[in-house]
Amino acid sequence: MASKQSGKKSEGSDKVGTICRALRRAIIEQALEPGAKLPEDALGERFGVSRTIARHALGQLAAEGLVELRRNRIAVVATPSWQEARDAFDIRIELERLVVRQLAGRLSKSQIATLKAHVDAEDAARNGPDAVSIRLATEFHILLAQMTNSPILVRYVSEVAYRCCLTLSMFSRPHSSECAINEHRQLIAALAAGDEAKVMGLMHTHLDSVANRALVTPVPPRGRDLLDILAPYAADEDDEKNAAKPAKAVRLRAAAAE
Amino acid sequence: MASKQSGKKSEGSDKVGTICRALRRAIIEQALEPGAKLPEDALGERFGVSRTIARHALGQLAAEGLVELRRNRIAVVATPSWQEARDAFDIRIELERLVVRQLAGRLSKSQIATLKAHVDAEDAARNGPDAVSIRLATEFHILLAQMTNSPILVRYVSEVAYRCCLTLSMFSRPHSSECAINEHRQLIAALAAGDEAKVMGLMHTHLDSVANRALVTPVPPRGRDLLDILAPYAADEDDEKNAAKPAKAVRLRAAAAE
DNA sequence: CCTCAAAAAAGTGCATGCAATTGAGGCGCA
DNA sequence: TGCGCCTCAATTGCATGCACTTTTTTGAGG
Repeated sequence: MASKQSGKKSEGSDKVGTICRALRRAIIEQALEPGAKLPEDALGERFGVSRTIARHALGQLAAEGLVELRRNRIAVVATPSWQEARDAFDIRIELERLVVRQLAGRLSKSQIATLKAHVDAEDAARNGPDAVSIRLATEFHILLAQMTNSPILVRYVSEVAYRCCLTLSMFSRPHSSECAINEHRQLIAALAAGDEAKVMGLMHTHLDSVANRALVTPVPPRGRDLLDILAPYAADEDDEKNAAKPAKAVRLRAAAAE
Repeated sequence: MASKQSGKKSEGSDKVGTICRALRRAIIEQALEPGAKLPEDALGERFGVSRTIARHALGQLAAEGLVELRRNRIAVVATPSWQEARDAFDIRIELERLVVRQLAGRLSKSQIATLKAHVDAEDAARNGPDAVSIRLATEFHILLAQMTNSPILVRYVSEVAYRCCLTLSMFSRPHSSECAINEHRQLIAALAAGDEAKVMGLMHTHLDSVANRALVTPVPPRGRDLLDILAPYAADEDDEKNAAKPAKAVRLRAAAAE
């Protein structure tokens, strides 16, 4: 143990944040499914930290609603009910309407370019794995929130967007997000035009249709091994890089149905 | 060392939650002001736990935005900027409009009675300490959120309401919430009448005016000793008792506990 | 009396150890 | 076969210890 590979003493570590980011990503890419167990030991080992840190990270994720903590029991990825999923989308709609209301007609050229580039990336990833499409679509919304320059709004939108992502794992099937890409483009156009009412309506429609497409019927769990699942996430790549081909080397490992 | 006298082995402890609740309350009652230092040691000592637990609690509160965590530095009560405060209120307005939209015309008789009782309690506390009035006013809104039976909505409304409370500490002076009590009564009436549009408008106006009254100009800090401040909160009274007499109304049981 | 550096104190960051709880298998018994 | 009880491995709950960082205090020199 204690394999401190960094060598440096004062690394700007934030180990807890690293683990949180990794797990969040694993969850929104559906590598970790709702109900998946998250033992402190395994997490600590995977990320090279002690249980104390893993535990703290789980606490944070629980505060965000991505993880369920049961006393004296192994933590699991949250398993929202259908109703909770619907509630999350309702909240998300209001929050994101607020975002675009603040943004309409106030975006700089470079911001609009950034948004367009992101949607192009979504487009490019359309034929790749679903996991990436889903993540990119979510990140588009977070990107919008960030442009409001309101840290609070960013936090709430991110959080609720992640939760909505999670519900996709539970209730959605194959996933068909092509249309969503077009809606994103329309959104950008309306934002650039500064049509506040229209952009709010578009966002409402967009999210509502995503919710309606998403919340259909439960999906059976796959059941894989935690350590394998987490392998590609342990590196803490904050940007893309391996993002375009994130999950593939993962063996299916016939974990007994839980 | 090992002064664990607990005697009972399986106390349903949730020590972290206890500390969080106590600190939240101390913050919203303005006993702990923005910028107040929260050393892990002192917290642990005050609540009879180790630093590990105190630290974890601080992490949770930081996730809620009530506490600021700086690496290698003592944690402090959050000090939102004026703009952040305004943003928080904007978000709160949207969330609470969502609450009353769901509630309009759907409240049972007993729920309405509960709400009325709470407002009566607010009225009774009008001449008491400001701290209590503020807390009760905030709890009224949380009570409403709880009646939606949407855990997610409850969480977000609570969180943002606490944050708004915090901004009162920073930017508000003496506090004049009498009018707010009337607005609460109007809200109840409109909810009972089931007038969705009216109740949403009322909530908007109410919160907006609270925000405008609150966000005026900074207030100088008082500066007292942490241990003294926390003394009355260490007991973890989740409901009334030592709080002036906050109301027997706060007794709401959300739906199924699972 | 002020300035600044070095030492001491205070405080956080994190791993580790031990007690307590839970869940799973194994065994007896009907 | 099926059911309840018991034991034990797995795992969490939490305190403590040590290393490192920041803040405060001290004290010598100007």
